[in-house]
Amino acid sequence: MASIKDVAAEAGLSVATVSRALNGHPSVSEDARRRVSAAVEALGYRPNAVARSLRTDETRTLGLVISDVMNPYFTELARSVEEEARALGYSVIIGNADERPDLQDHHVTTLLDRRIDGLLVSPTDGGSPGMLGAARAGTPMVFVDRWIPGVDVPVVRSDGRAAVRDLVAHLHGLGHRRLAIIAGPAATTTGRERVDAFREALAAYGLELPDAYIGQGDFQAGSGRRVTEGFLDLPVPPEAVFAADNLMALGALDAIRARGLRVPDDIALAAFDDIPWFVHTDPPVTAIAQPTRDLGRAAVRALVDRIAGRPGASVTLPARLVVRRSCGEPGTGRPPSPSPVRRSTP
Amino acid sequence: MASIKDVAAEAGLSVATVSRALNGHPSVSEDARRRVSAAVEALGYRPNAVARSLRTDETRTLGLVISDVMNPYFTELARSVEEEARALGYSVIIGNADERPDLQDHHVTTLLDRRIDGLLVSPTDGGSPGMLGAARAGTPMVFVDRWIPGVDVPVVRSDGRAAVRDLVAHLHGLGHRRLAIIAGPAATTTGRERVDAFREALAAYGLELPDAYIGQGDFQAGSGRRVTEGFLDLPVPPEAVFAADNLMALGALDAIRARGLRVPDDIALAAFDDIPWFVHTDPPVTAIAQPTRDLGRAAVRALVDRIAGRPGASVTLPARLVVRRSCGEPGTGRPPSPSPVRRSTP
DNA sequence: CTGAAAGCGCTTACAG
DNA sequence: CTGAAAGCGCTTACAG
Repeated sequence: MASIKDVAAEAGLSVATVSRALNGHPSVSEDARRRVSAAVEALGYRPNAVARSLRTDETRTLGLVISDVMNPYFTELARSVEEEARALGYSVIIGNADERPDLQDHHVTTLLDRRIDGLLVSPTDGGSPGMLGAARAGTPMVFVDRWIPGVDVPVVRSDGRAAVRDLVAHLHGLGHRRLAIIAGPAATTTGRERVDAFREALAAYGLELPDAYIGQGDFQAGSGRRVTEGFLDLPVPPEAVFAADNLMALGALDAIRARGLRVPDDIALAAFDDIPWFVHTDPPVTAIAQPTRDLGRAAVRALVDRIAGRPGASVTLPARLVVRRSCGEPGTGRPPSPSPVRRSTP
Repeated sequence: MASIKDVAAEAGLSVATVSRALNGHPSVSEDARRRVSAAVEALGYRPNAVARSLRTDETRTLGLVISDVMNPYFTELARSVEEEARALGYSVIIGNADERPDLQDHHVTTLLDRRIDGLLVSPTDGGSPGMLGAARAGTPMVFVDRWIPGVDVPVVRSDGRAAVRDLVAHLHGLGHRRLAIIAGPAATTTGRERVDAFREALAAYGLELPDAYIGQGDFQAGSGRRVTEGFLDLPVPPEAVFAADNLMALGALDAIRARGLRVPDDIALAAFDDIPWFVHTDPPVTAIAQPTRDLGRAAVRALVDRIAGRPGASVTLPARLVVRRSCGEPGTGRPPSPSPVRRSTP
């Protein structure tokens, strides 16, 4: 591949002048500029970003470590991050932690070794060594969606508290009293917050959230299935299940369907995170929608601020409830089917 | 950040010896090795991958340019690619072309500038200048899913021909005769092949595929919606619609629902690409499933072969039909008429 | 406006 | 087994 030296030779100029011409430096004659362009064209020259990075100590690359690419919420986040980054002249490298701290650390380390300019992360847990190390090492960093308490890094996330209250009001209005939650990992902020918000909202109606109605999931479909099976096996199963993310809702749907039960007749279902498919599931799923695009944008802006030495603002955006049919037909004041009794399993 | 020079100073050794120790070179004394480890530990040293790449002329990074990250098929492909690459000691940088040739070129160029070792691409069109340039420039490259005829690069893809035949047999068996397709862009191989396969399969039953029943989509949801509306506006609308990917099927579902029509009673629907949500849509969608994970793995292996100077094999894996309920109830021999019995099991 | 030179952090023949 | 030195492809003070 042609190097800047080849271009210099072809143009009959020094490497320094070619470099200046290439970078739009003002003090380059029109003539030199033209000769450089011609040489570049003739040789099909493309600057070597690796060499440039070594010299300038910046890669114009952002790292994004998310917990699960297969989760449409994170996919959309990643897309929005890439768009905003591109607009600002950055590339982004995505690392998929798959909800595993060890994999997360692997990606953080790899990214740091590649000298990315800044790191965007949605931590899988309360702080793996690699993560904490990165934060301490002073790499510009911002948390998106999830964060680690006590680590001094801007956080860009959405607050679902009000939406969860709306959801509980909705469920209560439909006559549901025994409400359960499929929680995310307690090691994550979102895992804890959604349970807390749910519990608080229930308390406002004098309702309890018994331990048996808190199922421990891991934000992935399989756990949603297992937890839901557990709920259905209870002597007194819940009337409504709130899945703390869309994948666990998918798992819940699997479990419910496998038992030959129907939503919302036999059991109501709601999910955190809204996705296009929820409009078309049987039945359409009531969900809490995050302003995902805005989150991605804000996160990149905060990170770029930090990279530039500016403070980098934390941002919290509200989530909102999207009512569909999976909790019962609105307006009836009661769950659709008169007797939400557990059916015998086929 | 500590550099190798700092480590050398700390260990009381030359930079050369430190480098050798770090890279597991055999001719390093046990003593030197220990001192290097201690110094690395003390300084929290991590090798600078940028510098190493400049020197060794390899980045241990693969580029993956896909047409749409938001498409679950490509997300799964990306995930599988990253897993296999990681197992082989490579990182991967994903570029999202969003079905836009210009964006695709942007990513190809950026990736090449970063001197990735090899490029995996699912071309958005028949060959944008950047793509063709990359292929000519001799960067190790392999096509996944889609390819460009005439470009001498290994192709890893799945063949849906047999599955499409099975689908048509299924539709025909259910009594459907007026079959339509929402096609992908004619500029893509998959866009063309799926139409061709569909037409051929119809021909085997003496059925035609009139132009009015070929809707031009772009593999994204919006186009599925528009095309389906067009179909429904026809004086004689089709009895069954085959969407050439899952996103266009989503759009079709949107359009059908917006008209207050029902699947499969009013119109049957099938899709290319199977995704977990298809089990839970209303009704569950009959789809053609690709061996996505295997495709990703095979693509990485072929690419790594090329990087190593080996030939790099093209691979074609069969897709298979997964029958669900969106084309009608099997066994009735007719599209499920007036009162389709609601099943509780998939 | 231009060029010679230093240097970014590594690796690797070459000598010893 | 170890070290001095060259060099990967750039950018950028420093001189002119």
